Amino acid sequence: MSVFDVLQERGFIKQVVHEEELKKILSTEKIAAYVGFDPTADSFHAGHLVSIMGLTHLQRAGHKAIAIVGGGTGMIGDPSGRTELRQMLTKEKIAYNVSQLKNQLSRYLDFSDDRAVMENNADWILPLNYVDFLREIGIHFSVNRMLTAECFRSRMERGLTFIEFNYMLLQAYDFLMLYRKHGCILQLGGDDQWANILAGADLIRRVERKEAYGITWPLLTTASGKKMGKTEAGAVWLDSKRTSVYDFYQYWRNTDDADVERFLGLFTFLPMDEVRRLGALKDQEINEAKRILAFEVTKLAHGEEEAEKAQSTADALFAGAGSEQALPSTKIKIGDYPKGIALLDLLVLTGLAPSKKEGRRLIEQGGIKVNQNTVDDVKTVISLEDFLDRSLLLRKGKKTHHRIEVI
RNA sequence: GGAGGGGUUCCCGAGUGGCCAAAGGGGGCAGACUGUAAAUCUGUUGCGUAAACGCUUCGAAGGUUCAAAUCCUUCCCCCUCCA
Repeated sequence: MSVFDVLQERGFIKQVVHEEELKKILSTEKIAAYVGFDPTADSFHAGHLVSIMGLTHLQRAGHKAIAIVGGGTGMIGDPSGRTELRQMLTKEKIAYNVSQLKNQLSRYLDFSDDRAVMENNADWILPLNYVDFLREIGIHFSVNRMLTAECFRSRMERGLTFIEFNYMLLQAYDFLMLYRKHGCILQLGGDDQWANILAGADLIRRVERKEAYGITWPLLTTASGKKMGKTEAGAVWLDSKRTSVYDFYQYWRNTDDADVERFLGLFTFLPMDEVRRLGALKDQEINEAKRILAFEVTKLAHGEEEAEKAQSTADALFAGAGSEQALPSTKIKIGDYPKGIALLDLLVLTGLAPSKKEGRRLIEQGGIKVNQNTVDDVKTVISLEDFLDRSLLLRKGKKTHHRIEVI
């Protein structure tokens, strides 16, 4: 079974350039393939996982994986799928982000012996000379043709700046450079990248007279229509400093029933029979599948030990068995509060409520529990006696827990 | 460069002198129901206070007025048509 079939079976494939040919190549040759990432933040989030997992499958099949961070294109901003001009980042910020992203990727990809490489397109894009670029690359692009691409057509109404219009050329140029540097002949990306991928493959064909390929994966939304990896609290980050491992685990644990099987295929390496078996579970039983999904995804992102802690914590809070060590917590110096601390202040301090007003609302609506007891008095003051063994469990709603520890 | 239209609370969008912290919808949060799901229903959704009340907010800065999101001036930005 070639990696193409694996990707297809697991739900990674939306569109393919020269499908039959590519299938054959992937099963008979070892090639180099790349995926691009934007360095707009210093951490990946759950929405990037499809790309990361896709690339990892390719590497596991023996192909060379190239992750390219758009340190150069990041200074422009891809117009695809956007309605507004992206904010441009400074060079320094991008350089920092790139280094952080590489760290995270190394959890998935094996960078030893050049089995995977990380490239930064700033290396070849920043030194570009405008006139040379126009003469070498620009000459191969037809504006008429570009304008027929969906990514530009959709922008015609709202407006498209010249700098964004150039993004496609630069991404095509990336593909060409990676072909020259690593013999890379396959680019993968989200379906919004389809036009850019085609442009790159065309460019390689014209300039190098070599056939190049592309695969796009479906753009994921959850069954309830939300963007993958986004919650109201913001993105679900892979960086545990931004999203705690416990919260990360919980994000996956709360997957919509309808998404479980799809996510198991995309975001874990479990065998597909197991994925199908778990996905077929009904009603309460599907919770077991979600538990496995959450554990597996967390294990990949944060390691087995952290995943176990998160799982154990969740089990403790929701099923009453396990230990709560991974629970997000805040330490307070009780000496700073000789008269106790108002519950409202505590809610704000821990971030459970953005303001006292909101905290008051939560209490009034019965959404706050202290050590499992619903608090109905807005004026509640927490003092040392409320702490059991120097620790206190604060709960907002059904799913948000926070531990307060006295030091 | 010319003509016209517009910038409102997280988003969309109503509001043209006081009754506007600002309709309605979406989204969010909480409650009920449940399976830590979905759907549904209820409440709530600028900040501060126990609260009558106060404070900050309607692109920015000034001004008129007892009173401005609403009127005037200047500036910034966006869109459409023309060049």
